[in-house]
Amino acid sequence: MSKNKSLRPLTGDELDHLAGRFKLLGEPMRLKILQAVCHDPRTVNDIVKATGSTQANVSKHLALLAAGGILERKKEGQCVYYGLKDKLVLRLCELARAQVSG
Amino acid sequence: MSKNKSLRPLTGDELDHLAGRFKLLGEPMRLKILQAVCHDPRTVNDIVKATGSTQANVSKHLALLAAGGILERKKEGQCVYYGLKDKLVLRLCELARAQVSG
DNA sequence: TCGTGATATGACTATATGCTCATATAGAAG
DNA sequence: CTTCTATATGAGCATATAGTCATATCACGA
Repeated sequence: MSKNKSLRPLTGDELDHLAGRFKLLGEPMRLKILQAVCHDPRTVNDIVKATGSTQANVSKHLALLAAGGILERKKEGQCVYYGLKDKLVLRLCELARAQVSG
Repeated sequence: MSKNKSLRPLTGDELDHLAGRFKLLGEPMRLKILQAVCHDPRTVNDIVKATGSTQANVSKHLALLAAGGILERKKEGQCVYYGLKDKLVLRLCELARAQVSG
């Protein structure tokens, strides 16, 4: 069934949902964040350092990624760990990189 | 190698490029267009009818998708056919739909 | 309780972009 | 040449959103 190389008709809602998922991955800073957490969950501060962005900005992107079901939020003491919720995202990135552009 | 479930460090340019690719797919109207052309190449007018959008709007989205290497432009007489350049896009959509949200 | 470190959030700005309307270009038919 | 069809494109508007700055919240330790 996943052999069927065509987009079966999707409802408007399904299109919105799918587009929303892609839109989440359509920002370099968010991909950078995914890179930072792809091995193990990291604290916000770690991610801030890894990305070189500001705490506020990272926090907002993390909230979006978590709301979109891509990251998982786990509070531990006064730290918050964000980790990949669904490793399939990494497959998506690999696939997207494999396209055309080389 | 594609078993390696991690994002190997990507340069800023690579991140931009990858994000750009996802951003192209992050619009419902563009996904709708991909649906319209996923079997065979279609003329702009066909796509306009299939999507229910305006000719100008569709034409611009088509230009973006073609510039991004997702669609292929082929002029034939006074008609222009747009078709999938890389069927992997469909795999991407399948994968993205398979995630979390079910 | 007070202070400190970690995270989240609201206000704001700047920019990007989806959409529309009008118009331009191109080719075919008369 | 004129007209009609097909496609592309520029101007302008409206909205979304990434980023910053300041501040709020929350957990912990002294």
